[in-house]
Amino acid sequence: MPTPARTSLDAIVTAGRAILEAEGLPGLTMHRVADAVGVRPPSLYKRVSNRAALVRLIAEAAFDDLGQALERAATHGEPQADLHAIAVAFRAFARTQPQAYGLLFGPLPDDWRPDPAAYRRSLDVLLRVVGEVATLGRELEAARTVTAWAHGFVSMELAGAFRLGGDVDRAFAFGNERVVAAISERG
Amino acid sequence: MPTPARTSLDAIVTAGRAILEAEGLPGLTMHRVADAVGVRPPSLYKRVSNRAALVRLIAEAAFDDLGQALERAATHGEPQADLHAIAVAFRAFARTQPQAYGLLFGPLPDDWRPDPAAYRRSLDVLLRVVGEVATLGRELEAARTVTAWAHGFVSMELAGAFRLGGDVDRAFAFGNERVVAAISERG
DNA sequence: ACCTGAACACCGTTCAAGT
DNA sequence: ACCTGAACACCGTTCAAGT
Repeated sequence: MPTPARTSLDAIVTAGRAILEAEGLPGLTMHRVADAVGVRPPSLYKRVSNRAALVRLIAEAAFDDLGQALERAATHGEPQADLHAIAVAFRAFARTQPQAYGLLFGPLPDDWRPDPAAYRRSLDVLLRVVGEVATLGRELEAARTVTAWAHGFVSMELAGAFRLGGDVDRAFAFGNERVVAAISERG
Repeated sequence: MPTPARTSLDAIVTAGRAILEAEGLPGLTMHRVADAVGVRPPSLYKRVSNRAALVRLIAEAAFDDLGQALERAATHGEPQADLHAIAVAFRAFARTQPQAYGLLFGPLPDDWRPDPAAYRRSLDVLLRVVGEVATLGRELEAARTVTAWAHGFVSMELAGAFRLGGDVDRAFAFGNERVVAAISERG
């Protein structure tokens, strides 16, 4: 005799994201998630094969959010302006979901890492806009330079690496301007 | 009646670093470290207040290594050449100790983070060399731009974010050249 | 002074048994 | 078909008892 489902994959991932942001990765336990969705820990394994898979699903959901935020930022019609806005949106996203952001490019065991296709999708806008300004044949290198700078800046900021003085907002604006110019054909 | 010390803080940190690189952060357990230094887990707490403190000590030791590697790279006398070499050394370090590198600027709980003074020291060379080429008053912003790019590139590479095609070495060389030029007064 | 065994609270995960 | 309690192996950490 079937028992009615008492939760869903969606509810589990949503609860997991909330717990992750509130308590950090160590706080994201199967017990805690089970509690949040009103079920016993073993029941989670009906929807998710293990904790690594849950973390992966959460990261992939965050990648979707990021991709949408970047898309919304690229609406100026002018590539340089779009690139600046994309970088700003990237940083804003990281500040809204700092813990989830840490899963996107952070140092994780192999089987915790999100599907590569997820970040490819989320960074697609960037590759497209960079393609409009970069030297022919250098589009991929140029996109990787911008992404690396943006991720590096944001992750170091979140890690507290910029707490030794100076105006961090100014440093971001400086880097944004210089890096975008540097990868553009007509610097 | 005193018992002779059977291990030391140094042995613990050294063993911890080896275990970290071999098995990753989840494999760095107090039990595993105790085994490696020939002692029972509770004895570790005589030298180290908890696992977070051990991770911090390991990260700080890695920061020392990094600082030395960067110092050794900056011996050209010509700032632009030094900057390129520093970035190359930075990447080489991350590849030699990928797990420890992940602790330096990675997303960690607050009480796991290395002392800010540690990375300040390790990145001191960079600030000094950047100071020789950057626009007056923009030295800190310029240094943060280079560091952000280098860390971003290296961490994304380690995270497997650059596995979708293209020549990663070429992308690194491209970014290195463009970013160094971008923060220099006379681009 | 340092080391240990025993113990506690807490994990992730499996599985037989329930409905 | 989904849920649960019980169980297992494994953590970090504390502490009284040993030398």
